[in-house]
Amino acid sequence: MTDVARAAGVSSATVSYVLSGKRPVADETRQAVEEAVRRLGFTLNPVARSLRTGRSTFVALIVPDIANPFYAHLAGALQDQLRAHGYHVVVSNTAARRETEEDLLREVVGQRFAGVVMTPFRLDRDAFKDLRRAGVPAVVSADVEFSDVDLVMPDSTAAVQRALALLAASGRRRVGVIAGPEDATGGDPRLERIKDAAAAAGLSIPKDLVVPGEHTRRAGVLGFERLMAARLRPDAVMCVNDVTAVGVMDGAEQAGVEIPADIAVIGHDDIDFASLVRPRLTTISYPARQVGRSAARLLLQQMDGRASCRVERVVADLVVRSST
Amino acid sequence: MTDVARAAGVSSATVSYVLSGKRPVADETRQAVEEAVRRLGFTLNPVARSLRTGRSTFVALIVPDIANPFYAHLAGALQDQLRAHGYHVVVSNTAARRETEEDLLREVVGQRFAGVVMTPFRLDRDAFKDLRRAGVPAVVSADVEFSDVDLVMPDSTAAVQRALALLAASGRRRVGVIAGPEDATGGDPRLERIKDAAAAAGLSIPKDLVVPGEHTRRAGVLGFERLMAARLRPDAVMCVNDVTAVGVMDGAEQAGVEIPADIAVIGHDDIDFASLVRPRLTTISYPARQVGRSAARLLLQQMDGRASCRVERVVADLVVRSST
DNA sequence: CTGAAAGCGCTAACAA
DNA sequence: TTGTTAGCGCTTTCAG
Repeated sequence: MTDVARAAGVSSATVSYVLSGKRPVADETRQAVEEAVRRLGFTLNPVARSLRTGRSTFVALIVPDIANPFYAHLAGALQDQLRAHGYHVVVSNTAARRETEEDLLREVVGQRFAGVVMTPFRLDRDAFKDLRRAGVPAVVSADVEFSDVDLVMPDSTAAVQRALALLAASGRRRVGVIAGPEDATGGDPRLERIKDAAAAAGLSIPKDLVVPGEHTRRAGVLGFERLMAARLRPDAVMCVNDVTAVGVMDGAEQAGVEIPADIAVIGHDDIDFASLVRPRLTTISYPARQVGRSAARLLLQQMDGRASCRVERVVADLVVRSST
Repeated sequence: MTDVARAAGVSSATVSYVLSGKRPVADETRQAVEEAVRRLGFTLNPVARSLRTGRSTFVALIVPDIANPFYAHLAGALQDQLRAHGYHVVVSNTAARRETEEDLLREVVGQRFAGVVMTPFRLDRDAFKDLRRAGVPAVVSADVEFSDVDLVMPDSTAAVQRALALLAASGRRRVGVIAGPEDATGGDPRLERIKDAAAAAGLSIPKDLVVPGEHTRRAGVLGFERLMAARLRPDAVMCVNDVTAVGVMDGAEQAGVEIPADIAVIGHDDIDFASLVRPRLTTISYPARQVGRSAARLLLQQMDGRASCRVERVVADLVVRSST
């Protein structure tokens, strides 16, 4: 920048002001500076700027696994939104491991990120305290509330009720659930909603038909095997997400169990997969890109100084296909 | 850091050396510093360090669409590898638009990224010249060579030959291709390999059965419609990747065309989808995570100073399932 | 084994 | 309308 200043015959402050437009500059001077900038191919050094202003342009996105289509779409939408505001998205995977979650969150502070969007699984509810004390904007996308952060969560009560009502109406009686991990933060709200809706629909969910899992395809396969080993087998399965539902389908195929004849399967998220598998998966749609946009909005507001602790709900809805 | 120095009764230089281990420090001094660091909860400011050293810890990953499972897996693997070396991965989508590709590449230089991994589509072959002149390590993942960068590309000649031989052996005669865009940089090597292999297998690929597309699911649907409108319909389709192959399957279903009875379909990449759709997709596997690891290796070598222009090939292989 | 001090490139008072 | 200057927090000579 000193070079540009010299070349244009002005001070470096003036160059800075021309570039930022933060104070009026005489046309003539501006021209000279712009000319010099062009001639020298100068670009601002964002590192120096960050050091000076204390503001970074990097936002962390911390998710269990970016290869899960739900998070990949969320990441895409977040990136689209934030890029338009000059921010960059840094992606990290936790594999849903608590230690990794903690490490990465510490890193957000250590690296002076401008903000963070996270889907925590096993983090303490007040794990964001330090972060917020350090003044780092944060948004959580989860089914569970965490202290001191903005939240994006599904509004899925009605959809789950419709799902269970559908199962009841089609003559199903015993519903199994491939749930989330037992040690997840804040329990398992999706499971609770399912239980409530089942009760309302007059369906039973026996304890031994609720099997915990890691939100993975493999968890779906294993879960299905456990369901088949139950004293009384279920005639329907609700899955914590579509990836596990696909695992359940894998398991059913291996076991020669017919969907939906022998057993109905319902997923959650409506990722691309859902309409591709056969039978097509009935699922509770939870639009990942919209979640990403909401998270971006909340985060941008915080970064702009509105220090709120708000909750934004994204409506989930039942999509009926042929697995029920 | 000054605070820590004061608290420990040493100079800030000593604090720096304790933290970096770049020169021996008396045990007593070290203890005092570490104690002070702990008490004050001090962490190094990476921005200041970057400014001083001129080295950033951010690596850009520039891909058409992170929501495409291939790139999502690539991103996951890249992130895993680079994180172990203290780097962060910044993801950006180009939507395969040339202008966006150029913008993002300029930004890599402007933002002083430590390196870049990119899948370009419409970029000039020498678009990396500026970048390399600026000394930014770069790795391209593509089927095409670009000047002045390391490359990760598929070694798929044998696999494509096997694919076409398989089609010939199962009595197919007229092969259609859903190819890449016509204005892609360096033409369409996948198409060329298919043509060569078809000739070797004694199969014809009429000009009107080669339809260009954008590597998207939609391109698969549209491409299939065009193939069905041809004078003489194909009895097999090779697709530029699995996402388009899924689009072809969508199209076939809508048109009431049976796979594989009426037409065989072969994809490329072997993403998760491939084994999930029905019929299961025969495809040329190209392991995204391995591509990510290779890219990481090449990039790390460059960032360590080995200024090579190397090509690393990842072996692709035919996976035969039920769509052929 | 340790300290003093320069300086990375920028921004934002403050002064003119 | 413009310039001078301090300093963001760190690393790294150079000197002791």
